[in-house]
Amino acid sequence: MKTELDAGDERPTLKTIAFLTGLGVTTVSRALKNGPEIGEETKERVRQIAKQVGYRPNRAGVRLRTGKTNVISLILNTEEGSMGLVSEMVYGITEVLAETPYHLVITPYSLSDPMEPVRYIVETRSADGVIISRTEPKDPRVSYLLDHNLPFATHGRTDMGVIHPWHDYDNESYAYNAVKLLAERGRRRIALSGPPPHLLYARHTARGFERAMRDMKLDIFPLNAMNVDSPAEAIRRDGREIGLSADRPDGIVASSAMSALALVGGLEEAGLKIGRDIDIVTKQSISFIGWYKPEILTIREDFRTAGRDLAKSVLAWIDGADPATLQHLVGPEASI
Amino acid sequence: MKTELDAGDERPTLKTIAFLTGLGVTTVSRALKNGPEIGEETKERVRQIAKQVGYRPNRAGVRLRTGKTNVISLILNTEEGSMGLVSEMVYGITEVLAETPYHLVITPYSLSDPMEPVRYIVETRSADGVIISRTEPKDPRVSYLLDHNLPFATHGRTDMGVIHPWHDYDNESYAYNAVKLLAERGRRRIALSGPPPHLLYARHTARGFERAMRDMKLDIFPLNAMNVDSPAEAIRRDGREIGLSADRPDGIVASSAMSALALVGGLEEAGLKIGRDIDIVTKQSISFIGWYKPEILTIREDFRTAGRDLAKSVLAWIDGADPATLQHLVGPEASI
DNA sequence: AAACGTGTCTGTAACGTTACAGCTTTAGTG
DNA sequence: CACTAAAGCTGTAACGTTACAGACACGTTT
Repeated sequence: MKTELDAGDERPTLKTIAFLTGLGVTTVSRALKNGPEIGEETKERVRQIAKQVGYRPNRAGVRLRTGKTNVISLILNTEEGSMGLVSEMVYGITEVLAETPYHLVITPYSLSDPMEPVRYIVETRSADGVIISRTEPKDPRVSYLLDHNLPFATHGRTDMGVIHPWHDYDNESYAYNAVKLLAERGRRRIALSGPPPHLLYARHTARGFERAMRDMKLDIFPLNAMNVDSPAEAIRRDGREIGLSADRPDGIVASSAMSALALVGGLEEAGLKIGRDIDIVTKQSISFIGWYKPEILTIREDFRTAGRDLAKSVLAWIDGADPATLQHLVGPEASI
Repeated sequence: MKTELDAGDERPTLKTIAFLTGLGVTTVSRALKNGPEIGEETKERVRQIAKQVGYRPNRAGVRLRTGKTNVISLILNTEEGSMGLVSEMVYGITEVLAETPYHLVITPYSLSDPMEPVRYIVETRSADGVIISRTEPKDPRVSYLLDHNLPFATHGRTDMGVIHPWHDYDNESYAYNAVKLLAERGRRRIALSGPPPHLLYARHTARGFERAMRDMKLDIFPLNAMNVDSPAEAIRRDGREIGLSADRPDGIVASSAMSALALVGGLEEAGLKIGRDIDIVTKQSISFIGWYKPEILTIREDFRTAGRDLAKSVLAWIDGADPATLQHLVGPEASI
């Protein structure tokens, strides 16, 4: 035998509050939504009781009725690399969502079908917004989501002439500052070990690198084909070769902590001493290089801020903000 | 004007299929669940049509009606450390969930209130199962979840005389093998830089370490108070001191890649050469040490397998399996 | 005095699903 | 031939929420 008052184990619903206040269920609903057609005094009373019984709206009920899922989906590539990217970004996102009714759902995909998760989310309407990482210059997921009116934000920019929220690390500025750091240490023959060339930020990095080299009148030391996505063994081998060759750079700008470590591994194997014979600059998200090998110069890239930023942008878009205002380029200076 | 046939943009529901087959909604529901009271031929027909129209059950509908959320929640500490733990574990979990209707929701917490997320999940019944990391020997979350009959699995064991699914890396075996590795290289004075002593696996590690030292008749070199959770700078400083002192170990077993790197940093600063003057063994989850500094000896700890395992265990418990059968101790040998 | 607002509140229906209690139809039994 | 059992199917109600179309009381206007 179960009465309305028998709070017991049952979770309170609108009905519970309606019974407790003597009001109708509709009134309670409107009151908690602060609707204009409810008297101020009544609203206060309802809020009090709701608080007392620990009322929490039933997500399934809301979702079924309104279609609002209160879910943000983070789409992750399971082959993803950058050390700490996933954890830091996830933490950044949850930090923002914590103060909202939103939950974070992780939707993975393999490189074999990058469209699968977005299609799933759109077809089953299982999220109100989406965060995409590893953005491609022409990213089919972006057009698809735009076509289907699902708010999203990308980590990294696109190059397809469409407007959408994004957050990007200012790699041009990073490369520029990295070169400056090396120049300040008297380095003059500098090489760039950049990102995979098909990604847009490779272009940004190269631009910053080249501009700095011109500004400071240094010599670009060309590195063939090596990039940050190469297998670590290959990078290490490259480092070794560079170290052994007579004609070599005295400074290297790397685009990821992993590749920098592999490079350093190779260079040291060849007998070079970092900081004396050659200097290396790299980005890092979680600071571990500093207390391990302080000779490696680092500039910070903050993935947690990226996560926070992306989450805020998606939420803002969902709430009707203009996507054009939700684009953030964050430089190293902002997150040191 | 909207007819049932007007598939258009509308998502198909049971009603759609009912209309298309001429059956009742209930029948369709039962048919798709392969209920015994429906004729084989009808079931087949329903399945066909369902497939054709791309029917996917509405999660909110199911959840509202049955209470089943089809959600597994991963509870993460936002101050979490171990490099790659989060991403690898998340990938492992999603890999298993991908073949099920379950979604993965990330629920974060800060150390200031570890109970908050479990309480939230239980009170709002927002997940069918929970995965806990950073398990404490006496973990209040474990008792709470047991009390409230919510299936879960822990990463790491507990020591509270209760039965529940867990997955643990066999740190005893790790430490034993690590010592063996050092002994094979002729090292005789070996130190342990273990986990924070209040965690259970510190005990396991110590046990394996000590057993190996006895078995191989080696000298334990005591290290004061240093552990893996110390700030990296402190570990580095310790490494440096060890390196400078005349009376020092010739081998160290470390319990995390981070601490090993910091140690090596300090040792090298003191002028020691790894592999010649001293050997270090560490666990690593994502193999980056190997191609960076192969002189550091590594034994693999596979967080992706841990994730897979934990996910499978929670699902099994949800499906009524006996929790006592869902406890897995995974040794290094299993995941090399 | 009738009509009209206006400020509060209410009931009904619907979102998609499934448990449950029926309802036919057909075959089998005595 | 009546009676029962089984097989196969159906309708109703409910999960918790909110949009919508009222309803009622009161004061104000015409």
